[in-house]
Amino acid sequence: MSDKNEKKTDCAHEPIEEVSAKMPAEELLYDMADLFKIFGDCTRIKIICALFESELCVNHIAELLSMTQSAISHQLRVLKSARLVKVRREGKTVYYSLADDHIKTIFDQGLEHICE
Amino acid sequence: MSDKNEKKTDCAHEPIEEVSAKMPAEELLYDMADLFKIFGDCTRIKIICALFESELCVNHIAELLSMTQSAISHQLRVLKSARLVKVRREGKTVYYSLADDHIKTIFDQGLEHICE
DNA sequence: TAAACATATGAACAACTGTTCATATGTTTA
DNA sequence: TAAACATATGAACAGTTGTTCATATGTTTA
Repeated sequence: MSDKNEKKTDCAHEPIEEVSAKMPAEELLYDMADLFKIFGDCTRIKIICALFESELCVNHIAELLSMTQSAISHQLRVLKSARLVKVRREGKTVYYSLADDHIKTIFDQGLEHICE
Repeated sequence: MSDKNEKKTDCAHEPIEEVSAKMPAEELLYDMADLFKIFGDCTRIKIICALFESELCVNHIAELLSMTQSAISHQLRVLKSARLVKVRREGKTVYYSLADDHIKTIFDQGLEHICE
């Protein structure tokens, strides 16, 4: 018999064509990776974690994490461009807070996975 | 008055000492970042996503993602060392599958956040 | 045992990332 | 308006990361 869809290796699992058909769109998976990439840095995780408690201004986040104002500002920009934080200006100071509740859920899920 | 705990900037938010007290341990946050770092790569996300459907062998994952066997093997090692996948050998072929259900939950939360 | 097959791995390299430093922008106060 | 304060930003640099290439390890079959 000449099966054109024959696999190189003979594995006992579901045909890869079927798996392939069930995969989300390539672009969506890219966006997923990009989202998790944001959470994949300790400084940003700390910032997010701090913002769970309270809206904060840049200087205080820097003070809290014992880091440079510049470093924090750069990271806040990353978080902002990913729509994870929102900004509110009041005179000289700029207040940052979390954009929505999904962030907390994702954080908590990660936490649960770690603590097992 | 000489308030030793005075803040450099006078913001209207919760004192940073209180925020600081509520933060999880430094090490835990590092582990969190490390976990999300794994999800923060498109190749690994795709592998994880494929394994949602079925246990798979290395060659087929490579075929599915149109990538080198070597590249996939390297990434599987990363996933394995983070205990996200488990291994089962059967003769020549090695089958990979997801280690637990938390992975699916984290993935789905990310998906939800994206689709909004 | 030799050949074929399936996977793993080390070295190398390019691309990406996070911090620092210097400085710019924007706001308030004296 | 000048000075002080709060934040943002560009360039540079070191450290990290993902892929490739060549090759090694491990398993089965002829």
